[in-house]
Amino acid sequence: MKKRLETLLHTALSTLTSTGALPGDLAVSFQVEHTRDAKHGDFATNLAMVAGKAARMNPRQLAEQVIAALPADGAVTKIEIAGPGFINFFIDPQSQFDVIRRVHDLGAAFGMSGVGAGKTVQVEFVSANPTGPLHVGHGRGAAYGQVVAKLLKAVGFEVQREYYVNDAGRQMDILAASVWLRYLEECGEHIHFPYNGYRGDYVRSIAGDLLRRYGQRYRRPGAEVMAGLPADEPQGGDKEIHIDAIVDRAKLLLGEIDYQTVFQAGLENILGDIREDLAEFGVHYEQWFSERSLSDSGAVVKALEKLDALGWLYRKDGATWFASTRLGDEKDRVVVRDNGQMTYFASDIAYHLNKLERGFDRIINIWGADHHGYIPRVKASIQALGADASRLEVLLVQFAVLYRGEEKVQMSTRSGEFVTLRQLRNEVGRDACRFFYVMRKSDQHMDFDLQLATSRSNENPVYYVQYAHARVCSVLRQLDEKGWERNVPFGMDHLHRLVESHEHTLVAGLVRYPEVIERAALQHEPHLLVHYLRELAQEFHVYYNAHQFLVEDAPLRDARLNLITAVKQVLHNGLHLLDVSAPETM
RNA sequence: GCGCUUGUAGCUCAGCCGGAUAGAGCAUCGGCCUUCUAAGCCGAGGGUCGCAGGUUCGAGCCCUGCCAAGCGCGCCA
Repeated sequence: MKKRLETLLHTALSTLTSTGALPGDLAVSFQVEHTRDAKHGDFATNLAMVAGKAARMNPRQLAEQVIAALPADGAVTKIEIAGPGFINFFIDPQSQFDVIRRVHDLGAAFGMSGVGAGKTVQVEFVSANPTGPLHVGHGRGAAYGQVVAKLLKAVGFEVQREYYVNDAGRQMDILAASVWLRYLEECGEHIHFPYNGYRGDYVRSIAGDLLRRYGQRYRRPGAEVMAGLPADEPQGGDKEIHIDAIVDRAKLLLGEIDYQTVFQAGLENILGDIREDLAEFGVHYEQWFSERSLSDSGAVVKALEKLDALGWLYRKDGATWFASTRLGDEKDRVVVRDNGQMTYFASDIAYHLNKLERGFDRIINIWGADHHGYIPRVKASIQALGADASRLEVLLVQFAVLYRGEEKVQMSTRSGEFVTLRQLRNEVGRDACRFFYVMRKSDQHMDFDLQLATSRSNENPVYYVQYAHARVCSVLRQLDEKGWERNVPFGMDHLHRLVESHEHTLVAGLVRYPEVIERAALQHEPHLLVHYLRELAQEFHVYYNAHQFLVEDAPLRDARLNLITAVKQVLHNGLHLLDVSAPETM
């Protein structure tokens, strides 16, 4: 209907320009929107006010001319000029009822569209370092990324979800060393566990597995391990220097092969846990992309060579730099350190080059908001490689500040004091978790109150929507118990019996659903869907309290049942996009 | 110090890329279950949209300054 009105208005505009009433070069972008207040009709447009300025005409006068030039449409019952020059359209409610048939016909497909058809998009999200279990911060990115991917799919994009596994680099070495030290402790060696090591219980558990599987094969004398190491932080030293020395010592004493075994044990164990955790959370990927595969295949070197050939690299202070300032970055960035090691950024350049070469029309990275300073250099690298940087879109997810009631929960991966995603899921349940995470705009700070999220009371908004769905199901069960037959086509023939304002409101709500999906998808804003579902559920609850559905009058009864089953279907479709269940009973 | 983001009801947040009287949930107060599930509904109170200017028919939204908060400013990842 919205699009129909837009077309009508465009026709009116071109009529007016062809008759010379309006200047021909008039370029206006007007909007047709749903009104907030029923007094203003069903739809309103700001056309006359927008065009009035350009045409140097009084908006209300222009509005009159537009209305006069407007082609007739049976569904429009009344047109009014209001306020400073709004044109308000009143729509015949009966003409909207077709949506009930469409919902029944399309079922789960209602709300999908083809705006993204033929385009491919990759969504990379979570991509947490496999150095420990996912915590509640990762959960928000996981829920957000999953829903963004599903929304894009719903509007026709071909979507590929990807997790970038940082299975190389210093942090992974520190994990390997931490596992080994815990293993040595299990063996009975006396060692000093580094301040900067990974202290979580999961590290001990991996060490225990290692011991059970391989016995004492990797045992080395504790004294030998600790001999001559630079002091750790609590002893007045530097924790970073200390931990690096431990890593070197581990590599030395274990040798390449054994070190790799310990390293792999840590990586596989944690990555396996992450995969399982995400799967249980309803988050799935088409691809797990290994960072190490990039360096192993020489892709990183190749990417740097390409940049060099294009004149973007230079050498200074023994390091190799990328001249990103020439493309808007704050400062140039090192890609190869003076010790010959590639930086993380070098891998990232190769990774994004790889993504571009895979041919996606659009690439979406979902990052924690603390990485926002990283965007200019990645975009610069894409541009430097001759690609269009606008193909990459970086969506930021603000880390949730965790509270337990009034008290702020401090988190640190290394200290092991963090609330894991798994703990949260177990406490709150998957539905509430997923709903809660995407309820708020993702790039906004969010206070995540664990007490609230874990409450099974009506404070938890997910129940409100689910309850509306369950209520429809319950009505259908009551129908059976009364031994009444339901005739869907018969009900469709009597939709004109739906004359209550509650019914018209609900129908208008159904009409909006596809628009909401499209907007939520294209703007990557799942919270719009959440808000919509709450509104639709509310309109249903209001209707439920105001009118009886299971009435003696069969035509009216079947018409109402068709309406509420359409509502049920839309609630189901929306919840499904959020990966929240739509229960039949509660 | 510089950059990015944010500031809306007691709390948590929306506000459809400049529109009509700024909304919702929770919390508070008062009503509604012999009738399809009360995890629901109806009603009430609650606001200087951080502050001050500016742009125009019109600003919570755009511009400038100030105040406050978060994040980022490594040859870390």
